[in-house]
Amino acid sequence: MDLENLLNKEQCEAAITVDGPLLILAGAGSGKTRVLTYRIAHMIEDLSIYPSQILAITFTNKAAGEMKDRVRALVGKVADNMWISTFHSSCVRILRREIDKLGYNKNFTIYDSYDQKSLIKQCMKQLDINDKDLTDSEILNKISNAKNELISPDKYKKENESDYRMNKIADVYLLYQKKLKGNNALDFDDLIFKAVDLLKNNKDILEFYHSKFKYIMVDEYQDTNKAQYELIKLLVDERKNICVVGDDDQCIYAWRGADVTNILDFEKDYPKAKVVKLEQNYRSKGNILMAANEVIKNNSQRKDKHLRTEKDFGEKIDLYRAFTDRDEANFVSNQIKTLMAADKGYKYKDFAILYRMNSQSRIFEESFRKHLIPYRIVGGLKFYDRKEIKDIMAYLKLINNPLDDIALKRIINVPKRNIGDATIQKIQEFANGIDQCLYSATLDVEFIPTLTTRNKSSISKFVSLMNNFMAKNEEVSVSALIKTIIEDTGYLKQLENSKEPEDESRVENIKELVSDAVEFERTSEDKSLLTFLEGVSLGSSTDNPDEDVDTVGMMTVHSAKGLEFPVVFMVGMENGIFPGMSSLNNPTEMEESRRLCYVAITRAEEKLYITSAESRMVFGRNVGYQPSDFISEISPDLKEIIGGGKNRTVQVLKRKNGKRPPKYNSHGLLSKTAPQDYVSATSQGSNSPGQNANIDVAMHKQATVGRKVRHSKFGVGTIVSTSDSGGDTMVSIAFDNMGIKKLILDKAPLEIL
DNA sequence: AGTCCTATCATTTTT
DNA sequence: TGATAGGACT
Repeated sequence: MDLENLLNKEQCEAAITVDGPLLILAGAGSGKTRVLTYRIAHMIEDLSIYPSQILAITFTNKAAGEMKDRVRALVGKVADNMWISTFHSSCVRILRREIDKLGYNKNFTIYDSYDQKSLIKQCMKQLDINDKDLTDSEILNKISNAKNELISPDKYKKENESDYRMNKIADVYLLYQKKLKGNNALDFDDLIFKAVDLLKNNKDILEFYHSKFKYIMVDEYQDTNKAQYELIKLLVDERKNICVVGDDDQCIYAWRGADVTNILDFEKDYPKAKVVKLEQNYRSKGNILMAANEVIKNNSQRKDKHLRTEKDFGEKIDLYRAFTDRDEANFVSNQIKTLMAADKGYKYKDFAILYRMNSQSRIFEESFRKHLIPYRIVGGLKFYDRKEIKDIMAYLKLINNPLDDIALKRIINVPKRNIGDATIQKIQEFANGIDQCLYSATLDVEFIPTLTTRNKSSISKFVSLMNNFMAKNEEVSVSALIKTIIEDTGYLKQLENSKEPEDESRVENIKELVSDAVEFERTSEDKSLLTFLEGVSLGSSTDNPDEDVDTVGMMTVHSAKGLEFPVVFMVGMENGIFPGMSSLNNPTEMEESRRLCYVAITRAEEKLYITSAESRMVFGRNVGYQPSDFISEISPDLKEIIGGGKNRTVQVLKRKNGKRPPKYNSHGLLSKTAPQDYVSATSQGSNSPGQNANIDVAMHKQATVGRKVRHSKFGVGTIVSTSDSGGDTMVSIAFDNMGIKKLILDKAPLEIL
């Protein structure tokens, strides 16, 4: 294999380094998947390493699938003997073989976040926790964090004994874990946690995997959490043939437990590690790449890197400051229409709208529909998260694993069977008494004394239905089983008879589910219900809309990671949105936000737009945010203000505390005589004619939530709310150093920044 | 048991 | 603004 000609120098270096620990620092667009696939092909073809000895781990199914396809294209079918899979699938694969050693049954169910939430709620109810300041989602988060840190319930309890609140959370964690086991279920975090547990405490199993996997590769290593880190560390044996690939600048999941220090400290963990930096970018034009470099430079915690490109500078980055969010959306629509008409060969799928929050898509959807621009939303609510799909899936889960109380509770009264909460409660109590799952209890329904005859007959009907399904599962395919369920339960009929307009699409979705199952049966080797459920839970069933359709892509920056587009619009670039409110006073979050911004910029190949709006609707309130600080980190000669209304002039930033953004010339080098930077452009800008006419009016107009202000005594702060009190406008301001103060707008010595 | 109404509260989400 | 969860009512 002629790697020297197929890869650049650094890439080649990375691909041929097969023995010993290797860290590949792969900047955005530096062709890391190419390196990884050639590295594998080289191992198999040139070094005669058995594919079955190679383990390659990714985070997403998409990445795994892509890598598998590309390796297969190079080496052929032998690639199928390799493990190329996600962390979660790999762990499931290990656990399905051995989990009985941990006291679970091998057909365990995998709980998604909805299932987790219901289970948490159950636990809270049982423990009588209804404090207002202890929400289910907070507890769920804390438990998830604990698992990601490999902290067991017992350990968590011990560590938090002194803290009243935390102690309660620990109690929930204990009970939650007990219930999971009772339901023979694992949540996502458990998949990793339990695999680590298994390998750590069973020498023979660990040795088996040591002798199996001689070469291990991990993609997106910067996003690994403690548990994943530990898993890899366990799997790596004394040969230390571990290759990790990642980019610390693209770590955008720290809030979910990803720990950048895993990649930053790789050389400490594996002292003889070789480090290869891939800094040649093959994706973006020069201006875009320099802008990305300039932004990310402001982060302190990172490995020094500097992406370079051989492409020309390309066009400048266009900045647009809209009046309103609607205006912003229309600007984007018009820009797309103009570019499409310009005969540059653009297709709709060459454009992407990148935003911070899913809720921002709405206004673009409206505008696009009005302008007849076809679009697709990437991410957002997923097919398998739809209510009707989850209902049917719950039937399947219960059939596969009758211990799953969460599944049973979901569908025992769906469609309506006159089994209400009170009845379920009675069954639950009975089940608790005999230490059995709910389904067992329903089998003994005659012996539950608290139930009425009416109740009993409803439950009996449900039980015979379920028993029938379970028997059927032994004989027929998954798709046939689903058909039986929707027929026999009357689920389909109920939807078809419904007058609700959304039920029509629900019928469609259920049909889609059936064809998904048919597709599964056609393509999967193992056609069991268990495998089907696993595929759905782990999201390997191709849920995401085909990227090939010619539509404009709309997505959050997070879901854009790994993708690239000729033209990118970064929208809603305002302080308060991107970076978000909570990032503004938190340096760590600010850095993550900046990495996110870096990811967004580096998605663009040829043209980048950055837009913001003077005022927009956020949670039903009108707010006015300043343009994002990240925009000002890009030096002026890389960007250009376009359009933006007649009265708007550019206001030069006069910040007293806080450092000015560094300036670079067009070659990315520090410039000694940098021109003045644009930071905010506002229609009430101080350069507008007649601005002195009425300062009070200007003040009131500008004193909106999110504005930065300076108080003569309290210093700089941000307006967090406004209200009326006896004719005076009251503003609550969160001062950087003084906390939140409530002030009368007209009386307080305030200056809008 | 089921429906309808109001109070609450908001990032990001690879699995 | 909008989804959604819990309470009051039928």
